[in-house]
Amino acid sequence: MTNAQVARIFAEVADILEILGENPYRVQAYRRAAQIIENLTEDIVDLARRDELEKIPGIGASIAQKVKEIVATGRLKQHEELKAKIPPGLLEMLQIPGMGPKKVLLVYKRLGIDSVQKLEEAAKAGRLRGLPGMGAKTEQNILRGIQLLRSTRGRLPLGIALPAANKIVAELKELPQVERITTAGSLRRMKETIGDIDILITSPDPKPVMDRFVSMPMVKEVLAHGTTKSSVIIDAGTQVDLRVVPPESFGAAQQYFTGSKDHNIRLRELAIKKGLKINEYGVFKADTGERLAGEHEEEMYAALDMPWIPPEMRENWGEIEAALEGRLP
DNA sequence: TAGACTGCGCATGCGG
DNA sequence: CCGCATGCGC
DNA sequence: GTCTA
Repeated sequence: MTNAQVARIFAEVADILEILGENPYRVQAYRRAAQIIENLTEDIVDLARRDELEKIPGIGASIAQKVKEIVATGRLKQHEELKAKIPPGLLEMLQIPGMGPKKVLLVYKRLGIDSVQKLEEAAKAGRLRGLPGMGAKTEQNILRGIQLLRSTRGRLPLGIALPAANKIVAELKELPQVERITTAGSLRRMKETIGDIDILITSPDPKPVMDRFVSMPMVKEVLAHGTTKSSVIIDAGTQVDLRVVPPESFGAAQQYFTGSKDHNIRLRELAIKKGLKINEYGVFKADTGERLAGEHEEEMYAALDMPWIPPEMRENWGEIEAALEGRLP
């Protein structure tokens, strides 16, 4: 039994519970556990044998018990029982961008649709419109989502993503309406593979920038086109998000969207302990709301009494403690 | 052992 | 036509 | 479901 196999079981449990309308935080707990187990460097079977599962943050008594069951028997009773409650095709449908648990359950209950195949046929035949909350537009979006699911590959190697991102940044830089511009996310952290490309800008007049962004030649699909946020899929099959942020929050947004998520959570906790509040808009005093930082990323860390941490190190592997003690390499 | 767990922008449909 | 609620995604 | 106060 590998970590990936165990992770997959919990991920499926999360998906099924979500379709069944369970408490979202419970769903999130399973999903997070799956993620944690998948990214574990140690063998989950060893950890189970040594009874050290609960030492892992995010794994509590309940999940630890279930991991033991999986390791011992090769399966999870709860998982089998849940699987019996819904057709397997519903989980596939959940993978379609734009199809969430509510829509999946809606089309299943009302039309008996239990596979991506059937969903596609129904959408093409115009049988989805008329369902509450669904019109012709939603139908088209679902068809587009199915195409997207079929064409979209997994995470993109940095070697492919970086040149693509650089090209987009270079193109946007040409526009006079673009003031500051940066990448964020796993790309900026230089991870080996990246899930999507995040770009942040400040601009006094975002509309032309957004218009140019969604009409770049490499753009395959436009998922959203607003004045502060737009999302597209480029030919490499990767999603690119462009966000316009206020100049005084640029550093905060850069910090926030660069992540990692775990790094940000640790920073937030630290901020709270210092009587501060940190979010994508800046660092603020918790009591008065006075703004302490936000325009530049370096100030964000300075406001927490620590040196700027290079993006590559922001993984919550001890870099925050190191920074606080001034022993950052 | 009770309460928190981010909260906001976009797209869409609904209802006034 | 416009404001509001909902679903979705992050 | 997990964590914290």
